[in-house]
Order: sequence, then C-alpha cells, then structure tokens
Amino acid sequence: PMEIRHLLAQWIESQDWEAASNNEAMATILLQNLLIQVDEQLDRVSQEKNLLLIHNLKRTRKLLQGKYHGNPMHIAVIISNCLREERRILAAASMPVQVMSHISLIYSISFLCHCEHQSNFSLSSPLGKMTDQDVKYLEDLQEEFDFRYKTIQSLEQSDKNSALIKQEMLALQAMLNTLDYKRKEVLSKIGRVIHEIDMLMSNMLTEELLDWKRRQQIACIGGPLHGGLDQLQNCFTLLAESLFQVRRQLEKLDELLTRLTYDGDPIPVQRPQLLEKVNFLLYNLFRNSFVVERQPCMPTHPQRPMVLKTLIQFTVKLRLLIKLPELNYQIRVKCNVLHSNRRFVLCGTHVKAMNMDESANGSLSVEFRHLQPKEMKSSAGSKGNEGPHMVTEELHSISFETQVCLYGLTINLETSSLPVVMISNVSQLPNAWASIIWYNLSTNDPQNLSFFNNPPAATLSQLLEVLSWQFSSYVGRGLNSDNVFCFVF
Amino acid sequence: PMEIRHLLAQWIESQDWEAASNNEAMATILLQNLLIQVDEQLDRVSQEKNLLLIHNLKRTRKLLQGKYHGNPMHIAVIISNCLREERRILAAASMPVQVMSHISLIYSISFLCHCEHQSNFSLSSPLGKMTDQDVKYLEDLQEEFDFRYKTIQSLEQSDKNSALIKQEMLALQAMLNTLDYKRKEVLSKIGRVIHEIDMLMSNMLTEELLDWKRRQQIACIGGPLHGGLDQLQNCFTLLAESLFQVRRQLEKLDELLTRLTYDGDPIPVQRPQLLEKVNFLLYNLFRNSFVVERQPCMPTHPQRPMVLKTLIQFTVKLRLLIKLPELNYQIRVKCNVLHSNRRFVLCGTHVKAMNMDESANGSLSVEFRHLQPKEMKSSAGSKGNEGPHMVTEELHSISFETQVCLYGLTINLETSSLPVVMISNVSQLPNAWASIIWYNLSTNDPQNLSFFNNPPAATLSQLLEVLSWQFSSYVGRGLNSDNVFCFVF
DNA sequence: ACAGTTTCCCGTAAATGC
DNA sequence: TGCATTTACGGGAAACTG
Repeated sequence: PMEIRHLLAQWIESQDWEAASNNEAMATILLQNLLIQVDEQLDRVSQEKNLLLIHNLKRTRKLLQGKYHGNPMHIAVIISNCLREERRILAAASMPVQVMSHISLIYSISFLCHCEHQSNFSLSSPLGKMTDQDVKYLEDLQEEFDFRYKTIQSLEQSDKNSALIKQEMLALQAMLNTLDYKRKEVLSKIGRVIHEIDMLMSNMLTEELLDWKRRQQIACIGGPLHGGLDQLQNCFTLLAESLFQVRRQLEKLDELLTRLTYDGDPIPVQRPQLLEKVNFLLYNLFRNSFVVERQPCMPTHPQRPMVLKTLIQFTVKLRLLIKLPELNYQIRVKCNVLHSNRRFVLCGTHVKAMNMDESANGSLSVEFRHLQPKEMKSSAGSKGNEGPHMVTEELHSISFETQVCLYGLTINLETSSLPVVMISNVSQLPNAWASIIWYNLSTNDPQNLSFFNNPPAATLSQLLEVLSWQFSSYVGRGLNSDNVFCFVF
Repeated sequence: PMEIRHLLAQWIESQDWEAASNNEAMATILLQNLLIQVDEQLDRVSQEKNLLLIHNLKRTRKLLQGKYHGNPMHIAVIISNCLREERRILAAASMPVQVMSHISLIYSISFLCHCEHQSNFSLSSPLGKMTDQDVKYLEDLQEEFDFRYKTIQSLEQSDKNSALIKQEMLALQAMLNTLDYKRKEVLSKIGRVIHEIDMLMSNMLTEELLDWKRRQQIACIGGPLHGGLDQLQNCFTLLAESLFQVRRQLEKLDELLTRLTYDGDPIPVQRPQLLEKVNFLLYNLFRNSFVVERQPCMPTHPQRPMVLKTLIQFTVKLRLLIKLPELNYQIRVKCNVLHSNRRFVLCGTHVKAMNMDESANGSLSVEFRHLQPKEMKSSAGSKGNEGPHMVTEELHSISFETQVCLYGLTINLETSSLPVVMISNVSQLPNAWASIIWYNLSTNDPQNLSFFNNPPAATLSQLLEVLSWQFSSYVGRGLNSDNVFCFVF
C-alpha cells in the first residue's frame, strides 16, 4: 500500500491548492488516477484477510466509479471510519506523514474565523417599558379629569354660574386638550416602539437565527461547535414581552376610550391598526422562535446525527426561544415523519409538553427520548414519484407542530428537523452519513427533500473542508494536522 | 488445570461404577471434593483472560454449592457447551484421554437396548368391514320381504284365500324369522367389534402412545432418536375408520327399523347403547390422536428444544394421528401460553388449519413457524403464588385446542407441549437447558408445571446418562467415548 | 449494594425483494 | 442472476428491579 500513499502525497504536495480548490478538472484527474491505483491495490490485496482494508478499497472504488452520485463525501466517511478505528494506533505510533496538513489547516482556520463571530446585539429590558409611564400618566390625567368633570355635573344648575365653576370649566378644557395631546403622543410612541421591534426582528434577529441554523448544520457534520441559543432566547423573549406589553397598553387605551371620547379622538382611528401590527409581529416572532435545538440523533451514534435506524430509538430536542414562565407545561408538541417514498411512523410518546429547567439552563424545551421509526409497508406499491435510487439518499423529515394560546392569542407553530436518512441496518450507516454530509455542506435549505434528485456536484474544496472537520472531530482540535489519506490505503 | 484433570481421571478409573451409580453418598463426596478443587482453580485462573474457562468454573462452583436446586444437570450443560466450542479442536488434536468411556458406553448402550423396540402390532383393514356384508344381507332380506309382503297386501280380499297365497304367507313368516335372527346376529357382531376395538385402544394403543411420548422426551434432551408416528397413525386411522363404519351400520339399522319393526325386535333395545359406546370410543380416540409431534423449539437452537426466548420466533408441530382425507384443512388449531407467574402471549398467526402432505410424508399436521413469545407485564405485581425463584426454573406450557366436526359428531380437542422455559437473553440458555434436562429426565408427566417447587434429587446415574447423550449428540454416535470431564477443567 | 433479569443494539448472516 | 435492502438473532453491555 505504500506506493499509493507516496504517490498521493507527492501529488498533493505539488499542487497549487488555491487553484485546485476551484478547479474541478484537476479534481477529476485526481479521481481518475486514484481509480486505476485502487483497482491495482484491490487485485493485490484480495487474497489477504484484511477485511477493513478491502472494504474501504471497495467503497473507494465505487465512489470513484461515479456511484453514490459521484458524491466525494464518501471518501470523508471512509477516512473518518478509519480514523475512529485507528485512533489508538495513531496515538501510539504517530505515523510519519505530513501531507495535507496545510490544506486542512487553511480550510478549518478560514472557516473558524468566519464562524466564531459573536452575536452583536443584546437587549436588557422590554422596549415597551418606555411607553408604560406615558400610559400611566394618561390614565391618571383622565381619572382626574373624570372626577372633576363629574363633580361639576353633579352641582345644582344654580351653582353652575359661579366664577369658581367657570374657572374650573376652563381648567377642564385645558385638561382635555392635554389629554388629547397625550393620547396622540402615546399612540405615536407606541407606533415607534412597534416599528423599532419590527426592524429588530426583520433585520438582525432573523438573520442571526438563520446564521445559527447554518452553524448548526455545520456542527452536525463535524464542523466547529456552535454556541447555544441563550443569546437568541433572551432577545426573542424580550421582544415578546415588549410586544405583549404594548398589547396591554393598547387594551388600556381601549378602556380609556370607552370611558371618555370626543371629536377627533385619535384612539379609535389608530388603535386597531397598531393592534393588528402587534399581533402580526407576535405571530411572526413565535413562528421563528420554535426551533429544533438538537437535531434527531441516535444516542449510540452522537457523531452521526440525522441518520435514524428503524426500530432503534433516537432523540430530538425542540425549544421555544420565547421563554415566558406562563408557557411552562402549556405547549404540547407533536411530532411526525413527513413521508417520502417509504412511509414511516414514530413509535413511542410523540406528544410531549415543553417545560423549563429540566437540567438544561432553564430553557423552555422538550426532548423526545424514546422515539423509534417503524416502516409502514404500503401494500399497494405506490412508488409513483421515483425519487433517488438508493434508500440512503432518500431524505425524510420529522415535523413538529404545536399551538400556543396566550392572552387570547392562538398561534399554530410548526417546524421540522433537517432532512434525515432512514436505514434498517448499521451497515448502511456510512452511506447514509455521506448523504447527510453532502446535503448539509451543499445547501442551507432546511428542508429540500428532493436534494438528491439533482444533487449539485461537490467540489474538491468542500471535500477537503469536511475531511478537516471529520479529522478534528475524531482526533481532537489540537491534533488537526498530519496526513489523512494514508489511512485509506 | 492439568492437576485436576489427572486427579479426576484417576479417581474415576479407581471407582466401582456399578456401585457408584446407585450410591448417592459417593456422589456427594465427589461433588465436595470438586468444590474445593474448583475454588483453588478459580483463584489461580482469575488473572488470566480465558473467559470461557472462568465462566465454566464459576458455573461449576455455583452448581456444587447447591445453587440451581442442587441440579447436577448444569454440569452436563457446561460440558456440552465446551464440547460444542471445542469440537474442532477435539477432532484435530484427539486429546489423550480415555476416562469415563466405559461408563458412558454402559449407559448409552443399555438405554438403546431398552428404547429400540418396535411397535408390535399393526392393522391392515378396518375391523368394521367384517360386519358390513351382514348388514348388506339384512337389508336385501328386508327389502325382499317388504316387496312380497306389499304384493300380498295389494291383492283383492277374494284372492287372499287361494292356496298359493297361503303358501306365500308361510314363506313370509319364515323370512321374518330369519330377519329377526339376522338382526340379532348383526347386533351381536357389532357389539363384538366394538369390544375388540375398545380392548385394542385401552391396552396396546394408549400404552404405545405413552411410550412414544416418553421416547420423545428422551430424544429432546439428546437421547437416541425415536421413530416417527406413522405406525401409530395407521393404527389410529384404521380404528377411527372402523368406528365410523360401525356407526354407519348402526344408522342403517335405524333406517331398517323405521321401515319394519315387530314384537321382540332387538334393534330398539340394543342400538342406542351400542351407538353411545361407539361415540365414546371415537371421542377418546380423537383426544388421544392429537399430539405435539415436534416440541416447541427455536430454529437456531435445534439441540435445545423447549427453551424459548422472548421476541425470537420458534416452531412447533401438531399432528392428528387420525388421518382422514375429509379432515384436510378442516381442523383449525389455536395455540396459547398457559400463564405461570409471568404472563406471555404469542405474537404471529396462532390459528392455523391442519393439512396433509406439506412435504412431510402426508401426515395430517400443522406447523406453527413464526410464533414469538412476548411478555405482558402485569402492572399490578400479582406475584401471589411464589413459584421457583429463578425464571429459568419457571415452567410454562403451550396449549393447543381445536374442534373436529365430522359426520355429525363435534369433538373438542386439547393438548399441550412439554413444559417450556422462557428466557429473555441467550445468556440464560444454559440454565434453562439444565432445567429442561432435569425435568424430562426425572418425570414422564407431560405437564407438571410445579416440578421445581419440590424437585426430586437427580442421581449420579442420571447425570452420567445425560452426559453420554449430550456427548454423542455433539460428537456423533460413532465417537461416543473419550473423557468428557477434561473439558471442564 | 447486588444479583437476577431484561432491554438495547451492533454486526454478521441469511432471507427477501426487485 | 446479482445487487439493494431488510430481517433475524447472538452476544456484550447497560439498564432495570426487586
């Protein structure tokens, strides 16, 4: 096996990697060369008993021959399998190879730089608070006016002409003017707060969330760990609190309105549309706040999320980023498999209520623990829409739905996991894992189940990126260099 | 380990085996000696990595210490396990040991002599046939009489006095006498046939069947193979055919009776009790003919019947020894687990119709193939009647019931397997197998589920007997000597 | 604490489907 | 016929349970 390793090492070292990573023709030459070499190796090795070697060579050949949709991620899987197997041997013998170190470093470092940015905003108190005192002031004002007005009304007709009363009437008129002014001011302030929240949500928050989701994808396939959701949760929660506060203020205004109104009163004109806007924002906020915090994963394969085996249990964790105490145990989440060609059901308790704490840092979340997928054979072989040919490239998705009822609002929530691959035997795990890598590397679409109907070609640079991740996820961040290819051959 | 082996070999060779096999005190000494030696061995071996050896030593110690109810069958299991493991090594290296050869030979040969007796009766045609022509004759006679009698009746009154007619009347009278005689004769013949069948059944047939069942028990625990049921089936079938024929004859007599009767007619007096007797015999015959031809067994453990693992499928074959073509596909057998402390249900199709042929030599039988036991946890821990302490000594039984409807008879049949042991993991198989050996060696009761509440002591002779069987069942009948004990230590 | 018992699930082999 | 996929189940380890 030495010849191939050397050949490969030399070839790799002599390349201009800046160019190669964008040059698919060069990648093609590499692959074709490898195919010939691998065939030779396989002939030579076939009488030996090294099953792992033969297995890996066969997989490599299949890959190079263009099976697996030409998905080069299989090579990453082969290599990481070998890494896992030989980790101890590696540690002990520290084989003398240094190819690819700079490549993997370049990619991993460049990616890390890109990924390790911090959330650059935070809110410390509800935005709605700033208008609270205005409303309070308005209420006091109106109450005083009310009292004094009623007092005057209750006087005898004869008394109404006294100078004192006249003066009082003037004062009341002035108060009414102030009140009108204040009403307009409060409404306008509320409008501004709403607008501010809207901006925050549509610009930074959504972007930040998408970013987190992308980082989750990368982390799932072995990339650098991504931060938690606590930052985002704080933000979501504060925004929700603000919106609810504004809603209460608007209700208060309605109450004030029923007690006192007048020509040119701004409340009946502006309040409805403000309320509608608040509700719309709340609705949006809640929809975005319902996320899959930990993607589905078999506990025995923590390094291989999104690959699920039939009749073997898996785990998945949902979280609501709006953490209001009154929602504790109120949100019953239900999960289901979106059926693709094959149809699956989930056995185990698939309805569960979200609750706080549960040993996590008090997040409002729920973890399904003992779900296990079970195939429902469709007696009528309705293989109508022919998807991908291999089951390990058939994408499914687990969807979650729930309903939030709070303060008279009823909001239906729905989200779903990243695509998962259903297998029936661990022997299919490597293939399935390659599919998962390819998907999450190529797209940030959270649910493109027909990805493999027409998959994008994966580039060599992507391959190397993943190799680096897989490598570091098995060997540890510190030991992220040394040759990787040598384990294949 | 050599010391023990030698010690044991010397000890065994120096004994008077004729005496030892009846002398339990001597057996006790042997066991106590062994215990000390085993403990020493275990101390010495404990740092080695020979897991099989340690495992066997531990089991042996437990056994000698009087766990397992003092059941020495565990040693047979240990040894046969080792045999299976080391069969190849044995064949290759042919270890130089010759202890115990004569012992195992003595027991196996003596048993074989006892078992290989032949069924010593056979029937070639229905017993009922011999009376068939009598009934036919009777019918013809009666018909002729009838015709001639009616002819006379139809004549004019004037003609009735002619001499010719008078003569005819006398002839008819004579015929009536013959008829009466024949009726009596037929009834008596039928009675004799019934008696003969009764004798055959209660003496030879039942005994022969019990014998077959006992031989089945022995064969299950590794003893010599026992013959099939074809001999018995022929006998049962012929007896059933005979009885049904007699029944038809009795019906014919009833028909003749309705057409003609007279003072002193024997039919109304004797027929009812004869019919009752026939029905009774048929009922008995059917009940005995419903047998478990192959006891429940996991296909992957053909050498260990009656040990069933939860959620692993097993096979069991039922047979009706009365093979009448009209019963093909008519007998729907249903199976169930008789619940003991733990409660089990059988998953899979547990109702199936008996049919002929099915690649067997045309027997009327049904094989349940994909049954699998599943424990039903009783939420209310009703462990009322405390049975044996270990699950591997808890006996269950699988019962089978069906209904035969034939020629207006309806007969409920029921039978059950020998006791089975339910395990949940293969690791329990050796213990369970020891229980099965002990049971079937000690009793021929087909269903004593409380056997282990107060099990009989097993004798050394029984142990040696079983050892011999286990030995030969793994090594083959030809190679039935050489030391066995040496594999334990 | 502990032993008996069950559950879990990988990995090989065999069966099945296509 | 061959390959893709599923089923079957032993065996080791972990979890459960009285």
